[in-house]
Amino acid sequence: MQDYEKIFKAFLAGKGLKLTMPRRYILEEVFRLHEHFNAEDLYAKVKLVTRDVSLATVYRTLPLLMEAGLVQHALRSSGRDRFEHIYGHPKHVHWLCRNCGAIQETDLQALMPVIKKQADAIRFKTDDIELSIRGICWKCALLENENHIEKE
Amino acid sequence: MQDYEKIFKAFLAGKGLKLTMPRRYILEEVFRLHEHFNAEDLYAKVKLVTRDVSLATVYRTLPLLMEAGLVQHALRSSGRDRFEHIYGHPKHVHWLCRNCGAIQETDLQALMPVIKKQADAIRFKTDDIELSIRGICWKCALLENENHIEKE
DNA sequence: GGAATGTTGCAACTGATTCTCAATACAAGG
DNA sequence: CCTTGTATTGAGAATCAGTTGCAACATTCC
Repeated sequence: MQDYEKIFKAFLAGKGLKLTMPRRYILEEVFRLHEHFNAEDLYAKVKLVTRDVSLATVYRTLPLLMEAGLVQHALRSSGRDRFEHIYGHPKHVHWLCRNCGAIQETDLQALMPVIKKQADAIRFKTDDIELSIRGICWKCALLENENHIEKE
Repeated sequence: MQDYEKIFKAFLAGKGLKLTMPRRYILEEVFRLHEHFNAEDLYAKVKLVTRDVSLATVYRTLPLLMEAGLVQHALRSSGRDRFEHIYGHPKHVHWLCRNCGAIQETDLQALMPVIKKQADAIRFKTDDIELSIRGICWKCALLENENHIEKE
């Protein structure tokens, strides 16, 4: 059994809940996906493997996975909540280009000491960190510049 | 005229749009509010001052204010987009307690050097930074502990 | 004045997420 | 292998934040 299964199972057990087949299918798929996904993406993927999972169950399982620390919110996009698995991954910063929509990631570790310090200062018990930065990626910046020059 | 009015007016003019009365009421209220707010909050506040603004107009004006750099997204809460005005304010970190919902803020400045360095590394032109941290505030942590002790 | 263009309130709509509910599964204790 | 209590599920209905179409206005520029 994968580590993340053990963790999820233990987490559920702690709340008197069980690791059922639908939950297991969802969990597996979450860790097979290596990009951000929304509930519908995840549902579609799971559907390829089995019919024994409904969209409602996906929506019900996602919060459990987050509470278990296996999944975190990623940047919301086009009106949909997005997620990503985090177990075994260092947390990261998301850079969202508001022109082309591309998302890049960088490491959050470098920021952790300062964040830790602030958390201590206000005595906050951190679960989940989400650092999202919106702006323009270099490709789009380049294009914008070209167009600008053309116009003049 | 306030600085932010000038900015908004200039921004609108640049797009062939005008600073109309409804937009002006909304703008004023945004800068009178010193907490996070969602569209409905803002609408309710504006309603206290005038009847000449509809909720639809609030929803239509908010994206303009963001594009003008006067307002930014804050942490989404209970299914609603939240905002805050930012003109003249240093950006900050949001600490959201997932038990009591309280939001605290700390200064983002301390983190800027590292963020700036990463931005340079991927040649990203930053507009908007949103650092949201979910967890448990010290008050709730205290309560949780007490309950735990009682149970045992 | 009158055309052209931007703006607004209202109400209808959209679409993601949540909820309801009746049917199932499953464990524990006979 | 019944019985009972509790957790779980799929399907579809309900909800509700946010968006949009539209007819009526407002402004500006001939």
